[in-house]
Amino acid sequence: MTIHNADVAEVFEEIGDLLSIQGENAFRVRAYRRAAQIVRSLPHELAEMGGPGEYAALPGIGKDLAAKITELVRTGRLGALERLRRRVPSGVRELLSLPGMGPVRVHALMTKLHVKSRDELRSALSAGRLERLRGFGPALQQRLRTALAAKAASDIAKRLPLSVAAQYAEPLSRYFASIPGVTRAEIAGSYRRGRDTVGDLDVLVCAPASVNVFSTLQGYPDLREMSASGTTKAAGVLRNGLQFDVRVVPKESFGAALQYFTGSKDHSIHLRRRAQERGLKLSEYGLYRGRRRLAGDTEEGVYQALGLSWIPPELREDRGEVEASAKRALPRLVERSDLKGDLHVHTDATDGHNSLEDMVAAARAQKLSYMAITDHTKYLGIVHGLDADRLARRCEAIDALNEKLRGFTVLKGAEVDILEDGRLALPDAVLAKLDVIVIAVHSHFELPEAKQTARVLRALERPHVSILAHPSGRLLGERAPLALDFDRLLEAVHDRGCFLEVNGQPLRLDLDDVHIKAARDRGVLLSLASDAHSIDQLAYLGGAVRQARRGWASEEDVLNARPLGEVRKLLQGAKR
DNA sequence: GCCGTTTTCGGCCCGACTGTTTTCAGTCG
Repeated sequence: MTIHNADVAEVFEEIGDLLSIQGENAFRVRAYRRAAQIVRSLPHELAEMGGPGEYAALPGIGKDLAAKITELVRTGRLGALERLRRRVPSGVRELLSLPGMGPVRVHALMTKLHVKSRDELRSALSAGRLERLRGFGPALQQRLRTALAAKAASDIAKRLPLSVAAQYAEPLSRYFASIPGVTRAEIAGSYRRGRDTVGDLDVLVCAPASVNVFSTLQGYPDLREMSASGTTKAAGVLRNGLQFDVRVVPKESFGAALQYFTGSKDHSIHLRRRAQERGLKLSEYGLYRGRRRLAGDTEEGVYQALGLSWIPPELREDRGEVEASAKRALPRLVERSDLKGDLHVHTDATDGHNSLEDMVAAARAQKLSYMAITDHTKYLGIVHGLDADRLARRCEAIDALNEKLRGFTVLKGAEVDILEDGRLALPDAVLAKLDVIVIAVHSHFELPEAKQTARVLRALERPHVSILAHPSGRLLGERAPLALDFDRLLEAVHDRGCFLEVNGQPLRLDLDDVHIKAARDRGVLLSLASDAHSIDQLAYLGGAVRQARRGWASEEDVLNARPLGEVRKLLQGAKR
């Protein structure tokens, strides 16, 4: 059995939970949870690294955790976890996820009432057995009843794709901004960091203490319920199930609060530790030496006072950005305005909604100077896919259009399916006539890793192939990523002189941030693509840019940030 | 359990809110 990083991370999460329930030192618990985070953001499989020495070189992994990783990778099991599981029954862990339930109360339930699962908690509640338990008052009992009922109805809050969350986030932010006395309202949190999915909304409101920001919140149309409300802090749930937290801060604290509320948690902790090392204290109210405030009205000021350059929100995951910022070694992240073209676009020749001419006009309006038309080729799944003849006629049409265009060039391309065995859906002779061959998996998503990897590697071996589109094949919330050996894939793409796509479709956002960074570190250029199927969808380039920024990509890392002449040369290099 | 310009022990981010308790522990972000 191959142990993946996600498996190791899950083991560390579980150990953290079980230790906390046993009343273990909170910092030991945090070390395990932190390790889970670290392992999850590794671009390479632990199983393929050099062993304990290399593990322990990772920041946050010491001798003990390195040994545990080694045991897991070698045997697929971990003795320490099995011993813990014997002491804490399996159902107890899920009690931790109930509201108001932390390690102390879960421990009390387990030892004093022998409650070991959600079901047993439900019975204990109705039997009134919690009445005599210290720390479980009537209000908490009611919260637990509500939560247990919701869980039963499987109404569990999930992370939403960023694009879906945006539909609720933007109106909410406008609502707060419109309140008299409020000078500014921002959605912070993972939304501001541009994560591909959002678990809740963190809203930061700037207003003087005299303004009662929450007086009309009850009447907000998207509101389902309020769960907490103080003078500076409120929380609730929107109609779509999305949780939100609001904090109100005065002007002089806005920068510090924006930093704190944007997170990530690990990034903020890193900053606060850095402050502490300098004899300072950082909180959402500002950066202080004793009682004297050194910074706080702007984020820039806070970072600067800590000896750092401002760090773009997309990088704030504690993956080395603080260290890089201290050394003034952060990349200048790619921006939408750096893009000069789009190398993955569809038209109504297949499943797109607009004509070639309309797509060109829209691309020009988006300040692009070139675009590759990459309609689908014929295969089982797409009825209207192009065969060799139709593709040839399409090329003639593009040639004719290019004759007329000034200051814009259409590249001839195709999105070619990778068949189950790794062959491509069109013969090499047909592909040879095109400028851009985008290849992609659109079927047989469930192949085991060895087969899936071999399949894609075989496709990359074909001559004329340029770009691997939406490499993981994932659809947020709908389809898991393909089982692929990404290290081998990256090696092949690099050796072959090909490129990896960052697809900006809202449910794809594929590659993900971790793999973008790995590609960048390996020197593989990225194609930031809209995969537009209509003129409106050219805006998805923005999503690709945001995703690329999360992977530390700068203009130099992006194929389509280069002028057409250079792109042509690079594409030619991928042919052979 | 990790870590080191306060180094091999003794720290480990910081504050708001809730509920239960009568001054604060626990949870949460």
